[in-house]
Amino acid sequence: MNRVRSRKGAPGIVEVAIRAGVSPATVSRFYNSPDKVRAGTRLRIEQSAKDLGYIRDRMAGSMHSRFSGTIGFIVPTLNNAMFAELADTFSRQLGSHERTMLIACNNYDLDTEIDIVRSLLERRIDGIALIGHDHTDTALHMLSVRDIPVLSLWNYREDAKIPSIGASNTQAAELAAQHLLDLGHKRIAFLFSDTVINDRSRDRKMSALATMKQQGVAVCSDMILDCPYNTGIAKTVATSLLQQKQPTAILCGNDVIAHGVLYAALALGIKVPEQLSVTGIGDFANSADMVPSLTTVRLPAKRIGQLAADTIVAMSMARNQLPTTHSKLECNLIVRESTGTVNKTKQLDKRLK
Amino acid sequence: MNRVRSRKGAPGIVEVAIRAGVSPATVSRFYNSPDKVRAGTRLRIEQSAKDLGYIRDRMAGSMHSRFSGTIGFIVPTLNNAMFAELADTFSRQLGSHERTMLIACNNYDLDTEIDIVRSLLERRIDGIALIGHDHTDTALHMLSVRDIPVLSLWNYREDAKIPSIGASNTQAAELAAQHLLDLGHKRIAFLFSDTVINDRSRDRKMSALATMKQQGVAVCSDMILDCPYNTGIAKTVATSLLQQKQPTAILCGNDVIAHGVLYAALALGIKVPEQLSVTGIGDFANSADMVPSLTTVRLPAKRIGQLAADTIVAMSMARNQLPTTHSKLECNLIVRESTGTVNKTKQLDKRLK
DNA sequence: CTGAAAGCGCTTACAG
DNA sequence: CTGAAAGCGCTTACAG
Repeated sequence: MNRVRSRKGAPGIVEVAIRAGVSPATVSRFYNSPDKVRAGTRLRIEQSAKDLGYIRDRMAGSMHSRFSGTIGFIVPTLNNAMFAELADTFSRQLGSHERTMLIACNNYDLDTEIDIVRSLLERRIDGIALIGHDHTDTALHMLSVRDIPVLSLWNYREDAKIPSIGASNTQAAELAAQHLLDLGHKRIAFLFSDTVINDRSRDRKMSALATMKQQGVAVCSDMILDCPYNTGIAKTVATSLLQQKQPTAILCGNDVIAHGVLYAALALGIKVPEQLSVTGIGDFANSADMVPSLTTVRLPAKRIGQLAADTIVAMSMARNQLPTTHSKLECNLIVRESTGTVNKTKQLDKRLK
Repeated sequence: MNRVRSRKGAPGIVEVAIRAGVSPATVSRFYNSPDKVRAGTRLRIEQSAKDLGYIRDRMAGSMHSRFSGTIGFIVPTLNNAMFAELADTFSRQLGSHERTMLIACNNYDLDTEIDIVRSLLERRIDGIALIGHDHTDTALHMLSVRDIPVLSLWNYREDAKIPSIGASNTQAAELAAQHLLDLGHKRIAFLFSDTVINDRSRDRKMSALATMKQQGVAVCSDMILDCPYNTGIAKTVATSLLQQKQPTAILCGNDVIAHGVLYAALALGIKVPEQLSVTGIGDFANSADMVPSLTTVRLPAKRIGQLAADTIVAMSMARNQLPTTHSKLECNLIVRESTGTVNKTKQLDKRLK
């Protein structure tokens, strides 16, 4: 026989059964519902499996059992400390439930996401986690037809259409904005990343500007700038901004942008917080240790990742019998050295002479 | 029938075949060897699949075909910009080969790694990529028995036992060390992360110290410190070091540590590079934009990730008929503002008075 | 180029 | 508590 063998040399459930002197069905029960197997039989099967170095074939098993033990996760990119941390925690916590994570990056592109969803469905995932709320009907429909549980992570919204776990990005930006207002700032500049493809960024920007309006602080449109999540580009954008305008504070869409702003200020010799206050959102790894350290809003990545893993596993087992999850985790303002009262910024104009 | 159905509502290959007026075997051929199907038949099948929203079940398919289309990847953690970037690129490139990445973190623990390998094998991976060269025989044996191709990423070594793609961490540290020596530094301190569980760190440390010895520069043992890959801890360690000793340069095991050292110097009022030179390894996202910018050794994460994806896919298809891969990708010294000649450091002692 | 049939490695009612 | 048998959704020689 020239037939291609898939598990060349590796023993299957039949070999384990023969060696243990039981039927394959009993070996299967040993793994899937051990309480239905007598203790003595269990021991023999365990030893037999160990002797042979048996490893289950979950793919074969999943053809009957409906569960593959695999959970999908789609992130925009892993090249983002927050998503990397989230994926790390999510994956670990899934491991504690005997699940494995199948991950893919959509690169902030919803057409790519459709292809990825298809590819994940081809691999029989038991559930899927997505970032944020911007998804195509096509992708969502493919999942709902197959009854695959979907969980939206990261951004909490009251009006979410799918179950979600996250912090409110609206609240996060409001905390940052209110902090700057409390310090007396009125000439505030805003740096946000693309709000078209990113609902987190959109919520943050809307919220920051709404807070300004609410408190009667006018915002000039040329103080609102676009900036990708890239420290180098943020530094360039901020350098140009600081040379042309005289903001007393800059509210940044996330910490990566804020880092760039701090470096720009440092390079220009603008003192933070005496001449300029800077806030971020996210509380990335470096932010606490920079000099000056960054005032920011902490987003609970670890807690989201853990809770998400627990939740998606529960959803996959209960299917539709679970109440819909909408968990809002708290975010906190972390006041550090990069913000101060506006009084300290009197010297600002001097540097321009 | 109360039987649990796995793909409730979703059409299978049989439905597609019926609608297209062909046999299931022909639909299967359409996907797996389209050239064996007549063009007209292809069109009808394609339309039928589209109409029904058919999605293949690769798990069922893999029972025969030996291929699951899934590649495993085990990293120590994703909470590391280099591994996150590597995973991101690897995953994307696998996507272009119609493969999906199954990723898990071993948290720098080799026992955990064994469990992960088992879990990945249960899911029928076509190949697996690991970080570095420190792996248990148990894990490697489970893979070799099943003939699963293994590829070691990140750290190139001549004496590698398994196929590998990476940069030489020995060379990386040598470049950094030689650069400091060329600038005239002799009082050099070293900060490296745990070398027991991390062959990259081990190679870097050995190499840096060997370079010193080669050039006849003595290194006092209290100038060699342990430090995890954590900017905050690095800052603390460096602060204490700088207050007690007077190194003219600090060679750091990676950029994360170097960032902490730069912040420590900044907080202490020590001028870089005038009073202190600092080097990193890795060229992380922030390093080019910091003030002062960091001199470091760039490791080609993107190229490793891409080449790794191409290679593991080729290996999985060719099995043992491929020559063993040992690709050494170049790393480059990037000289920036954080290093300078030792002459500039004359003022060093002043600050201690 | 296409179809009928066997079978991949498991799991699950069913019957004991 | 255990076994024999059917079957999960596909793929693959084999035969036409």
